[in-house]
Amino acid sequence: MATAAPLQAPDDALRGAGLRATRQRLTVLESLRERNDSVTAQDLHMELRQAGEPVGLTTVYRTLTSLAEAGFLDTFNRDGEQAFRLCGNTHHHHLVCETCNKVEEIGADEVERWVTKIAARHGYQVTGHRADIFGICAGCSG
Amino acid sequence: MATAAPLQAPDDALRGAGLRATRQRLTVLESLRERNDSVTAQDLHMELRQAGEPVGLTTVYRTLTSLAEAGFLDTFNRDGEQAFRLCGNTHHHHLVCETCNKVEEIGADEVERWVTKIAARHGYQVTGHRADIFGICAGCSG
DNA sequence: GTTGTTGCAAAGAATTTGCAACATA
DNA sequence: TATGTTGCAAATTCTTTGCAACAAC
Repeated sequence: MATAAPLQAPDDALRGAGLRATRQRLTVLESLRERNDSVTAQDLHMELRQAGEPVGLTTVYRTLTSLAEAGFLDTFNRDGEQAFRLCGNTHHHHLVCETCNKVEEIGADEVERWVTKIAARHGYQVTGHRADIFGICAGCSG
Repeated sequence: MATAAPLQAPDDALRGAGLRATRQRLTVLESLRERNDSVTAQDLHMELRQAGEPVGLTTVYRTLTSLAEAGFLDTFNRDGEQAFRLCGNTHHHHLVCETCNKVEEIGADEVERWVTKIAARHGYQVTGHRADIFGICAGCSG
């Protein structure tokens, strides 16, 4: 995984990913910063168009993919679609609301310990892990 | 989630899912039973064709989807494709080899406890969770 | 100015659907 | 026999690629 340092300047992530700071990429990045839910390329493209800041679908895909590869975005899978979300720190897990798609990051030392233990027991060399909780957040459950 | 009881007879899963026991479905099910890795609809379709037990791609999709909805299959996401794997018990987690795609099921009481605790702390009503470990198995790391 | 980026149009790939022929219970 | 199932062909949807115009450094 890449060195995804906390983001301060608006284009830190772009620098980190070795990408030029274009209007389109900054737009995508700003939109990601303003939300606390995950979003698909298709939805983001539509939103930006409606917001009068159009960015080509191709470019949205390319930007999201690049940022995700550089470790600045987390990716989820919603049905057949890939959803992305900006993440500040390198390692965490998620608490996802299935109604509003809000995503909260949660620390999980307990999970880390569990992962290490299980992998060792089965003779696996760990390359990664994933631990997400799905539910209905307080706001959505009324 | 459906009542995915342990499977004994070859067509228990089909019964459980309310599906008729057709040659195609039995073929798909048998193939799933014989493997310990996860498989995509496309790959499974190709394999069956090459094995001289052809099943239409559409049918493979429909069968896998039905079985997964009934809780007899777990689904993963490999790149843009959905991969499936037969699972015998209702609740477990996975240890996945990224080289050979082998999947081992692992119990995880520790994870269950962690899930409950975190969700409660954030005011979430839990609908599900996922905890998978990815790595290289002993055989593949050689 | 050089090199990376954009976005349209087109291609590619996974998955779903309509429907007539067919198999199961 | 009644109803569920199959699978082809076609349609949908998500994603990627070719390429010429363009923008960042």
